[in-house]
Amino acid sequence: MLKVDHDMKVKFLHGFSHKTRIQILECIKEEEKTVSQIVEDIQGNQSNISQHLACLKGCGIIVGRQEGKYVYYGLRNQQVRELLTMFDVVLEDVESDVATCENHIE
Amino acid sequence: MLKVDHDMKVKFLHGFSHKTRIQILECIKEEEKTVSQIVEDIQGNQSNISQHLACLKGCGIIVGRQEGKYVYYGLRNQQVRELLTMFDVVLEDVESDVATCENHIE
DNA sequence: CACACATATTAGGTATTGCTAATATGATAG
DNA sequence: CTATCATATTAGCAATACCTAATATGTGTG
Repeated sequence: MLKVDHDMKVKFLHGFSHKTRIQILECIKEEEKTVSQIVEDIQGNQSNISQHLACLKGCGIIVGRQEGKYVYYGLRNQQVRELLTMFDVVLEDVESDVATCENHIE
Repeated sequence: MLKVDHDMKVKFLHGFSHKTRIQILECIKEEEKTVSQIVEDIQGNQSNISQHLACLKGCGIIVGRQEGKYVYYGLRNQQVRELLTMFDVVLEDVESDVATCENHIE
């Protein structure tokens, strides 16, 4: 069994738990993009996207790299890319069932 | 590219985004358990755990099965188990960096 | 059927998260 | 060094998620 800090795990996974963040990840899955490209691609507002990017970065999911006046964001590494792919694979299977159920925790 | 419903994906991933839910998943990763076993294992309160179980079930991550007066919860399938394992693998790598960063979205 | 035990649900308050709008920082070009 | 463009940060409000305590449902047993 691997030793992974529990709080860190929670923090990491928290990164995947919001619609906008998933959109961002899908959007930069194949190639890094600048903030403004992302904003345009997913039709978001700059401040909001910037906050979510900070969140994703803080969670260790993406990395940013400044180039001139642009900042390029991309997935942290190949493993994260594989994880995103795996989400889709697992979901293929789960899909039919989840559709029918409405409850979040409340 | 796989076709996965976006909202469903968000919903599914939401399941992994809370400390207690991660604990539950770790707790039932290898073998299914009853609610009361889970409550005891992670030192939670019955109502709260029950709500998180409903959430995980609604997200398609776990399944429940009634047996007599007990309900056994276990991971939905082997793929979900692999996903959990993969979290740990990816985290091994990310770990050093995330530790230093504090920001959630706020 | 009444009781005990396991689990689920509800209600309501509290805390967290996320949004928008405004402003600040930081980089390049002229 | 000023103006402009890209991005980040902040503040305050709105929405959502979460927790606890109470109650309900459901299942087996005497």
